[in-house]
Amino acid sequence: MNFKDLKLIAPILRALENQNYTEPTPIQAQAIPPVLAGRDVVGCAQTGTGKTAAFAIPILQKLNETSVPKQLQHIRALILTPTRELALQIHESFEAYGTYLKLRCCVIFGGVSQKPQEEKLKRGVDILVATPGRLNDLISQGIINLKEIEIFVLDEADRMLDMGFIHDVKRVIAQTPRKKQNLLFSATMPPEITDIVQALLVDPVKVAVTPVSSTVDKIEQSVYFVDKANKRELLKYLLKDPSITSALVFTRTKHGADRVVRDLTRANFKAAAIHGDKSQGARQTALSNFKDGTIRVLVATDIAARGIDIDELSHVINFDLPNIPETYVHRIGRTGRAGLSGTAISFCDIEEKPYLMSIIKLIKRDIPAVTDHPYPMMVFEIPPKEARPPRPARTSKLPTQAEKNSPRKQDGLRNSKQGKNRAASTALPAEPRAPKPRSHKPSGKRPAPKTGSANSPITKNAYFRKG
DNA sequence: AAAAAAC
Repeated sequence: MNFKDLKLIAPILRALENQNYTEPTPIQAQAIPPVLAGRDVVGCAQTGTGKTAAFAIPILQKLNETSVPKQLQHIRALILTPTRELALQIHESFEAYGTYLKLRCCVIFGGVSQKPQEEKLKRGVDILVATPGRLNDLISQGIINLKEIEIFVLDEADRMLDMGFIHDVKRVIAQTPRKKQNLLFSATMPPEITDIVQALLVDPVKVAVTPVSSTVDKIEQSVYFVDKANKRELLKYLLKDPSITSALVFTRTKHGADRVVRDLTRANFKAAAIHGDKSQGARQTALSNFKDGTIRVLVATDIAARGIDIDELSHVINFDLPNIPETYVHRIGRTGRAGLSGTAISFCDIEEKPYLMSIIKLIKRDIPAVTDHPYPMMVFEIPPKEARPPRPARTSKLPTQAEKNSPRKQDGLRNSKQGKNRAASTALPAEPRAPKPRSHKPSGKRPAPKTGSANSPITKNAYFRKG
């Protein structure tokens, strides 16, 4: 199968050749003909499957077939997508495949000045790529009119369901004509999406899914059990390996991402963060520096979990595990693209074990654990339920017995003199960073204060603290 | 609970 077999016009084929694209991906082969034929299409596919080209190429070709007189100029195609970076990326694709066509493409999103976007729109635009917020803003200012669009694309529809989004999306759809060609792409098909498909699309062609598992199969995955407090050390330890040419590190929170970047920078690793609290300029700089290799590590929240295309990304590192198992699949799908190999490493602390379990269940395969690393997780020996002493009642502010015994209360495991003395007296004559197989008896949470036995006060109190 | 998205 070749793009030539898809009845594409010469200028598009030439543009594809420039990009060194000759063979359509499965989703392109399946979606391009029905889109060209004017059918509604629902595609269940993740990014990385070539989804953007699957709609961008036929949209360009269709719009190119008919021309609109200057006086009747209007927006003809709208692509709605959940993040600004994704909007930029889709816009780039349209520009690339449409190099030899006269169609004009424009991208709009928030966080940057409205003026240039406004001016570009006034000069006339055929294809508009947008995030929902700025689009609604410009519609209500009367700068954008969607009444005559011919093709509407809802990208990453399941993500659009997230809090607040679906409302914005419905407002946009309400501004579009009823009679138009609709394309909807979604990585998953929950009932809410099926409802939207029913309401919006007419007799849609369903494009078969590339099963999530087959994408996952190409990525070498592993998990490191590690205590929360040692995650940053473990990350720096792993990054010493030069075979990690580029790493996308995911954290659970925006602050967490900043903390990791600070720590890496102090240790002379070239790193930057990307998340929703960063200015748009900083976001774009971070991403382009990462893409061109100026920085080796990009630390991100789930803003980058989906869609972001980074060529030759060697490693995805889940510094924190996502609590929604599907997010794991999206995250690791940033690597192992375009036929290249990919590696996904996940850190799992004691609180994240349930998340790991649901991920394993979702991907229907085990994730091997790496045990010979310098920061193995402290193994808790949880006594059987009936053997557990009752939890101390907390009726007064006075410290309970458990708290009095708790090493954490006394030294915070960090910086008090008491803590250091204790460490000095009870620490094993340790090689604290030496690899320790997990099958051994419980080892210390940190290299310093550790005890030998599972029944030691530290272990017990650690258990009590967990409740 | 956190994340993204408009000023």
